[in-house]
Amino acid sequence: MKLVPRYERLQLQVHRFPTLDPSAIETCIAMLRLSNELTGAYEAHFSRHGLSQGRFVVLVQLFLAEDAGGTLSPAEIAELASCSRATMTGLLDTLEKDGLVSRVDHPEDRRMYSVHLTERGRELMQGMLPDHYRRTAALMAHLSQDERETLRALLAKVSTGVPALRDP
Amino acid sequence: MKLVPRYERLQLQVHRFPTLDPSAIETCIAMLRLSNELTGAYEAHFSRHGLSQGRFVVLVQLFLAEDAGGTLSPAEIAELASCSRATMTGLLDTLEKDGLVSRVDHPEDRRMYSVHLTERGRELMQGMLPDHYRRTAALMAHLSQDERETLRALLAKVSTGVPALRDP
DNA sequence: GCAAAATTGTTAGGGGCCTTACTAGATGCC
DNA sequence: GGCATCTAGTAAGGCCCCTAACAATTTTGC
Repeated sequence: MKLVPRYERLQLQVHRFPTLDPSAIETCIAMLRLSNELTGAYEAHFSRHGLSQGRFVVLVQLFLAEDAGGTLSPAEIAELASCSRATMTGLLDTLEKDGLVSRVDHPEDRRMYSVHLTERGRELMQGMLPDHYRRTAALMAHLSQDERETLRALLAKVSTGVPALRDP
Repeated sequence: MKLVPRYERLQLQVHRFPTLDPSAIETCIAMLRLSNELTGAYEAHFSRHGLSQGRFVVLVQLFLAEDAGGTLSPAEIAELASCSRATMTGLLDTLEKDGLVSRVDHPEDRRMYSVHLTERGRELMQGMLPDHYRRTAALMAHLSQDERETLRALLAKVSTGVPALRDP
């Protein structure tokens, strides 16, 4: 979603459309724009390791689950990654083909299996996570702890307006 | 990009990865999550009018240009919409097929043409924009003018960190 | 003038993610 | 036990956007 209109010209329409709230649009566009920049930057970073956003989230969730001594089913990963089970099948297919994860049959329920990091997948995560975390820290380096909290609070406030944007 | 990891489990890794900055990640995830909500809500809204984000941006830019008494080439729309010229070709193909825009040959330069709203396209915009603007106003209704300004300032501050996220 | 360079829009092919519809297996209700 | 129902994962197809290579045309530089 890179398609965000420029703001300048909107001023032309203020008199024609009484429902137009310039500061609302300006703020909304600022969020969408930043989110595009962010997504693009993360994508560039991930692609240097042969990953996409989706592939990374799968691997990092497996890495975290492993740390916690557990294992995950496709449906659980899909839930953790906020995507559909069908999308997860596709992600796991290519991750397995690339030798980063393996599918292990469930001993009792033959519909299910669990997903495991391979040694290669584990090494990829261990190798890239320090850099990944460092980059995210750098992204926020210009904001104090107070500013980060304020930002989160304001984002949460915007979030309460989303139903009004979506609903009727 | 709906794939954003849950935050809780990250706490497990703080001791293993010295570069991990929990409040940076938490704030970043909050932004990406909200942006997903926002994008999804806008998509739902647009699809009720037979549009997507991209299709809408094209039409609204043409509508604005018309208001300003001008006309746009595909390359100019692509620039305004922040997408590639190739993507614009595809968007214009389907918009033309749906009778919402028309292509008009450039009188002097035979490589180029300009894009115009059809009557039907213009009516679609006039019909949906009041609702569209009203929804965006509703999204931000819970934030005061001061809060909106603060939010934009903080987003701008985050934006200065993006190169550090992307670069080397 | 005229070949080289630059520019416009298009085509071809691919990646990522989605939704819908399906298959195989487990579970529950009589 | 047997049939309806639910669930897990998959397959197929679509949308949106990208890059790279291309044809047609204009501009530039000798």
